[in-house]
Amino acid sequence: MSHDISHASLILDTNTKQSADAGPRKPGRPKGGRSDQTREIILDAAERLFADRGYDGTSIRDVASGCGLQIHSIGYHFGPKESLFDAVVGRRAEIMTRLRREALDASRKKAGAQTIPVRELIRSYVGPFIKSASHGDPGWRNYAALMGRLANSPLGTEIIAKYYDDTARDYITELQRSLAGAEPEDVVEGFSAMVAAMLGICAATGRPQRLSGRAAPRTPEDSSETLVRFHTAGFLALAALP
Amino acid sequence: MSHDISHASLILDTNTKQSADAGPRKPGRPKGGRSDQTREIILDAAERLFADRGYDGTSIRDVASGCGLQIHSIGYHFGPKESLFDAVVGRRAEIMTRLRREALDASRKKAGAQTIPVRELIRSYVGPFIKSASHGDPGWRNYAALMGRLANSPLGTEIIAKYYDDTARDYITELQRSLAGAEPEDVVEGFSAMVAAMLGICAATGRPQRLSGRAAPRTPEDSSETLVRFHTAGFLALAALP
DNA sequence: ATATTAATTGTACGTATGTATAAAAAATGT
DNA sequence: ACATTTTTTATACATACGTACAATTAATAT
Repeated sequence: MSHDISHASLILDTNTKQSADAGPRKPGRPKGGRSDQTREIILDAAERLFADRGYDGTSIRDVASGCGLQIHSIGYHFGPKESLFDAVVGRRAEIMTRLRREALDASRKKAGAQTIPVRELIRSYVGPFIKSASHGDPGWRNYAALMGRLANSPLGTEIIAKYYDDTARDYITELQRSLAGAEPEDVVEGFSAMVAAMLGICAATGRPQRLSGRAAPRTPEDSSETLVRFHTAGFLALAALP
Repeated sequence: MSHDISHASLILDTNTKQSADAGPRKPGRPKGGRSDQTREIILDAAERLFADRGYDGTSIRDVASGCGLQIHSIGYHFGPKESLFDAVVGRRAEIMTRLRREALDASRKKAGAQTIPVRELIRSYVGPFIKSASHGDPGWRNYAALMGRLANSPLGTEIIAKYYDDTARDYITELQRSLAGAEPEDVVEGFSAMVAAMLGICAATGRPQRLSGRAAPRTPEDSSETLVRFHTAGFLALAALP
């Protein structure tokens, strides 16, 4: 129940969050405009718990005790549970979307009148996600696991549509352009397969490790190039005549 | 809450399950050794609900009212909630595993001293699942959706390991044999990607339809050949020298 | 100084949950 | 015919849930 809140105590001082060395927090308005930081800490705890236990498996009480706050503080900052969930997903979704759009724009500029190489499209979609999920920050790791968990659930599909479908459609359009010989619907199929694989890797369930009998797990980063190679070939096969 | 129980009333008569035309059921031992059929009906309802709402989102009361039984009947037949869940997953897992092992054995026999074609291995692993998920029976459809939902969750990983890892390892071994040039770990990666895509298709979230702007959803069966082509090329690319 | 606002604690409420116990009734065995 | 077993209904319990309300304290504004 009470996981590490060390990063919280590193950022905030006595009267804002429960730190290891200070006593229990007292009520009252904390120094400075700390509301934003408190919100971030709540989101971090919720993100971790939603990833570990799922939406229905996580209670608001879990979130509160997970970041050393009282129950009502969560509702005070985020309203009902679904809004908190939306905020968790949306926070990093906007960052991820920005990274992808920047990469896509750069590729478009570089390609000019030509089509963008398929491998480059795959890399620029999958790369930012896998890099974020494997580069230190436990927040991003939890987020990636959460997205994997959400992928095939109704609630997840709904919120993924809200935050990710627009950019996905842009990538699909570009893939269809680069794969002129392929059926457009097959390209969508391939894109879905690619996303599913990406999420499966970042969910870090340990299954690949178990299936291969390896001692240590492969990091998502190690898997990245294999994934790109695998899916590039898959897409190109869709364009080739059957 | 109260979904269709039509298939239940078709199979059983008055005093066994609540049918549309009969009054509320009375306590007492029903005619014939109906326990097995009651168990099946409970599993069907639980399967549908677990698929729709997830493990934590489904209560035992939901399952009971979903098949017209009292709460305690569920516990009577299956014990605690986790055991019910295990029974739901295990029931069709054993069927699926048998289908795959038969297909693999046939391929081995046919190949003799040769290696089995990659395409054939993919078809024989993915085919039975996709066929079951798209061939009429709503039970199998719910099951497939449930497996997709489970894929990246801790509880799901655990139970999938229990019922599916052994056969998965056999397929991976065979794939590694057929892809002599590939890194064994890359083959595991490709296998994981393939399974993720298979589950994503059968979860039927509607996302591919939304991303392509199609009016009607593609059935899993339609997607099957595309999936096989896509992943066959992916695997072969892992064997080719970089 | 004083009033106002922001952010928190503490408590409470109605409902839902998993599980257990008791009772009842129909089928089966002798 | 009667006792036993099986399967169900009915009820109960302790706990956990999401949300709401009231009280409290600190920072800010006037």
